Amino acid sequence: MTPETIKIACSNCNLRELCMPVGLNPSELERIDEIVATRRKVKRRETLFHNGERFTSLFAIRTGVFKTRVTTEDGRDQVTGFQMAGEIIGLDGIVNDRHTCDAVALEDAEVCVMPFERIEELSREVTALQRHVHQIMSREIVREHGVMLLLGSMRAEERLAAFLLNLVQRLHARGFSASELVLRMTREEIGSYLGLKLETVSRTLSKFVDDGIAEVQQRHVRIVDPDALRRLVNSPAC
Amino acid sequence: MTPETIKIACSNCNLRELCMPVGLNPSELERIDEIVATRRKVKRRETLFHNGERFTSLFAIRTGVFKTRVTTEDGRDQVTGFQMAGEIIGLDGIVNDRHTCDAVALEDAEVCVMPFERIEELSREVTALQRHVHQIMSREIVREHGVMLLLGSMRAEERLAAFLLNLVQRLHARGFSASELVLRMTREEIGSYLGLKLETVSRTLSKFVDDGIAEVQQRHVRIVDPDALRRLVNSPAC
DNA sequence: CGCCGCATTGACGTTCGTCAAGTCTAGTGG
DNA sequence: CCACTAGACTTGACGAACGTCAATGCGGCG
Repeated sequence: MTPETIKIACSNCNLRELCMPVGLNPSELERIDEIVATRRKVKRRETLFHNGERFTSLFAIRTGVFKTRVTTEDGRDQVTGFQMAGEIIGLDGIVNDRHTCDAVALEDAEVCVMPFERIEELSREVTALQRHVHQIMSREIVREHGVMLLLGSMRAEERLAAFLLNLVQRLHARGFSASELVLRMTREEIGSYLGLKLETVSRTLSKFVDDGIAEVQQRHVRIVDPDALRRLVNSPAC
Repeated sequence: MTPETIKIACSNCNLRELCMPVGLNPSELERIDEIVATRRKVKRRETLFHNGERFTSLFAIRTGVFKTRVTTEDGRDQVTGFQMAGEIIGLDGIVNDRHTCDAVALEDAEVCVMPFERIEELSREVTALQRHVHQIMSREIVREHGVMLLLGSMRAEERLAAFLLNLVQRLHARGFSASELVLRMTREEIGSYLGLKLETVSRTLSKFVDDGIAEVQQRHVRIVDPDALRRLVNSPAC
């Protein structure tokens, strides 16, 4: 509730190439540092922002994993994504000046707070930043197209295979193993994201184990046969 | 194949308030006119752009309805949206300089071609335009969140109810009837968008007719009891 | 040590997909 | 002008995939 705030610079942040544009000259780099107003720590299960809250800033994740979810009046909710280090959240708030989803930390996390007014100001002057902002938003749109494809036309096995491949690929890009991962989310949260019930997620994971595709111990997953997963994702639904 | 091109101005376009920012001063308005390079006509079933094509421009729809769709290697495809007058398409292309989906005209259509470089240039100078571009992209992200909720947690009836309400609301905002509409897409296209098979779409429409919620004659739909549709969308899935 | 949340597994039910037959409509050509 | 055709739509019977409900297991934390 009382966010710890520390003033720090992007220019020597090791996540810079993940969340900031590359190829800036020194004077531009200096200006970029102005973007991050503060940092903020978020504890497991706490929300970074929630539906209806006034939008002021985008957030760059430094550590930890978040989920975003939308909710209907009658209490159903849908996980719309899982975000990790270097990724930007809060884009949903721009259009109406209010957030339209919740962002919940799945483990203790820390984010950089980037006031959107400052981003807009600076991106009028630094074209690389302007381009970068556009790309981040476009990337999110393309990602969601992929999720729509998954939800609209894949069966449970394919959905879970795509999910695991995507997760492990993003972790690998951050220096983690290309075959092992620790799920930061529950079966229910995975199910919500994939449009499945938690029992179906559990059963499908068990099937992967039976088929020798993966090893699963609670939240620890080892992908034994990544090609089999890839084949699942790309094969006609038969 | 040979796009007709005509040079025309936004400043006196009757769709301006739909696709351009409001509250510009005269000199800004004049500059905005520079954005639209040309117009382009697209015949029914022809594509405005397609997956893999180099991205250069966004398109503002003047007349006609489009669908956008993504495709997998094995030939499955998913309709990701239906777009109509005043809406902007092509945002998916920004991130990788290539389009990642196809845009197909469902009826003869005309669009304004807006070279993205020009948009970026101008939005560095006209802050209302910068803000507008951000809002358009954010709005698309929020829309897709809604589709994910629909695909991930609604049953067939709810999906179709939400779809019809959304369509009629957008048409109403454009001066058409609030209760009658002509579907420009086939049952199969609706099904693809909603993650259903065409038979299910057809059956569910028939059920709406039986229940006195709507009248359906091929592509002509009259919503008799919009509240019943709203109740369907917002009711717990029981 | 015991509790609680999370996960697994089984039995059964529902919804939607599949397959197939048949209808309607608009467009085409004689 | 009308017969013909192709594509879109409807409807039924059946089956598969996934959801629901319930019992049980497991592990981490106080």
